Amino acid sequence: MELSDRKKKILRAVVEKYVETAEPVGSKAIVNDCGLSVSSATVRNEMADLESMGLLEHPHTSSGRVPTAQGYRVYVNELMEEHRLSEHDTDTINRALRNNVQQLDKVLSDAGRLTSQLTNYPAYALAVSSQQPVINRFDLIHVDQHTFIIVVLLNNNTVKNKLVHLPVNVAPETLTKLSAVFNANFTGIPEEEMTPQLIAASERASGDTSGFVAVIAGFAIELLMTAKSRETFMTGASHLFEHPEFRDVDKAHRVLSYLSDENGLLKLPTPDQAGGSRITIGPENLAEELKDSSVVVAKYDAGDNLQGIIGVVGPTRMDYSKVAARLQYIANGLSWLLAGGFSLPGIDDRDS
Amino acid sequence: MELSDRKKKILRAVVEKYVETAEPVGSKAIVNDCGLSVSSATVRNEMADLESMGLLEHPHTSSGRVPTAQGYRVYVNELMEEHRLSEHDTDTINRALRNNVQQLDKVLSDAGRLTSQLTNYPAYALAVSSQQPVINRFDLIHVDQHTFIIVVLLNNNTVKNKLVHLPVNVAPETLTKLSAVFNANFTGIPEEEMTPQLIAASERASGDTSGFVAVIAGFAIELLMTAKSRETFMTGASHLFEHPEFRDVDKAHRVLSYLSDENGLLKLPTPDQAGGSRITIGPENLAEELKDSSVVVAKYDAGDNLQGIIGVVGPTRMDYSKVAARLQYIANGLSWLLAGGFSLPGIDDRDS
DNA sequence: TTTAGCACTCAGAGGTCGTGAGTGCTAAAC
DNA sequence: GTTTAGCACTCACGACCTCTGAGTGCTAAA
Repeated sequence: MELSDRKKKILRAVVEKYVETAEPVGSKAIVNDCGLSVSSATVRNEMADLESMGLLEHPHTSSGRVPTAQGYRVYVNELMEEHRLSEHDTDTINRALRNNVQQLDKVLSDAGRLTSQLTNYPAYALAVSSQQPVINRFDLIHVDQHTFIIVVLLNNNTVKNKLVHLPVNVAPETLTKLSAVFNANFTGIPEEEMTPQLIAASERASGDTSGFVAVIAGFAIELLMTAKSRETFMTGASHLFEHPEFRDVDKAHRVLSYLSDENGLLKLPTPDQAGGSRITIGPENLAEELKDSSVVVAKYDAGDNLQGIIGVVGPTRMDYSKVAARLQYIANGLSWLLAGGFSLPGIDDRDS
Repeated sequence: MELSDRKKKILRAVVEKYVETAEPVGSKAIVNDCGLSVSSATVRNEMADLESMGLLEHPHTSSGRVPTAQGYRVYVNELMEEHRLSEHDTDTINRALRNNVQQLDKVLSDAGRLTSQLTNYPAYALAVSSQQPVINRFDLIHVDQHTFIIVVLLNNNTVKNKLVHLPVNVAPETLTKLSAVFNANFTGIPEEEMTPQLIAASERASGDTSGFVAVIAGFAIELLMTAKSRETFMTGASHLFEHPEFRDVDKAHRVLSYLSDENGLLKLPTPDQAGGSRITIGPENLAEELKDSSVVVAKYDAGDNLQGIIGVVGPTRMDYSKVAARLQYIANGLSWLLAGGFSLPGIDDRDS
């Protein structure tokens, strides 16, 4: 099914006009706007054709046309022009990213916030490890008689810590011994293998009778369990209401509840390769709750088996070109920040 | 202005019925419900009195009564019975808290999620340090040739870390020297005093020419800056829609935007003493956006100058008693978890 | 193949009307 | 003085109608 040039032009005009105004587009508006030198009647005929092809539809007999999901799909695949980011946009993004000297989860939630601000849609961000999380290394830092810090380096290059107070005395030598035992017994193994037996054996090995081993092992297990379930962030929910399709409270509620639920977020679309973005329109979404919303996602690469996704959710009437471009730029920036990671000056010095 | 017993009974009945049904309450309903042995006409007279006192109001002439903000206030101050938590509730809370072996920010966001689930309102959680944040201690952990971990202990007993890759070689001795310099020069001082001069001096002192000092100092500064601006979490936004007063999209939008903004959250009410809860009804709220919503907050104490607040936001028509009780229980649990902090088994063994 | 012309359709705004829950008031009863 | 029965009154809400105008589909001529 090949579209004539004129049909393409008209479909494109309908999509773009509708994205802009949120009102069904009539034949006259098309003629005025996109400088076709034909009459509205001709456009009407063409639109009727496009409708029978399933690319446009009528809310009711006497109103203008609106793109169908399939219409948007054709637009996205064939008609859409690549959006060039304005200097202002790239500046904002670069500045926001550069200021980020934080821990991974903070970086992620900040990236979500940034995305949401820049697109005016709710944004989500998540990190996905492609391999089973294990601990690479333990360090125990002595603080005072009753206090020490557990520092754990995971194989996905994130670091977790916990400050521990205990009612019993904590000697530096004890910590040295404990950390040796943990580095010997608890590194490189998944959470399931941290059995009570292993813990008991480690208690014997370190001569611990005060529950140190139990505390540290407990932290390790908890950590690996939550690392498995991935971290997700959702921000900018209230942006949903800026779009007329979400004036319907029930619809807004459905989508928001879905987005508020971590399990929902994890099921959202994922693009295949880093740097690319993926657009999922209306019923293409697997989730029932998103059947009349669209999702745009981009993937970033944080090196060392750690990848992540940032995405936005909005009405099908969305400026796909602009959103995808911004998302990609942010994702690339994140890849650069996290993977290269040489967090010295000048993220904006690279050529973009 | 002292209320007669009967008036109290009627006001209380109106509030409780209205909280339950969300519909204006008529005189007949009161008679049926709260077992007063008087006629509806008498109740009507009493209600007219209560209205002239400003405790009840009429949406329109021919509808039942609804409590005013002042009416709720009287109810909360004088008439409300203390809500006893069910065993199921306390169990849920204990279980959720006990499983928490995480870092502070994670604990907080989890507490918010829990609160929101248990109350069916959007919840917020924030940590407030009553003193200026400074760093108590630096540790640098050598990982490999190009990698080390910065671990920083703040005076509010939170620990922050960052994994650093650098293109230059990192010797363990260098890190030892650096950590000595940082512990000497950068501990106990606020962010403003970490001047370029100090950084330059530290570079000379440690003989650093590869930018290590700059990286670590950058992390320290960034850390203190964000510690100053406090951490805030908001969860459960979508619960708003479960309440009929937020069927109005614009109203929901206003409140949600307000809650999505960190600066807004920081301005929400705070209770004075830990363990207590505070209820702010409708126009008592300073924020224009919350003039017809209510806020219930509870404070918890994490020892060592660190305090925090959890709260929920909902319509003025709220089961204050239940919400306040749950919030307090969660806050107490958090205090226990964070302050005592001996995270050994059995948070639920204490008597509650 | 395109276009002018025209009848047709239908959402949405605005108006009218009936219904019923709940009131305020009055006058009688306690 | 307080309570109650009775009754007229009010007004939101839903059902129903009408008018309007934008935009269509179709037909017949260019």
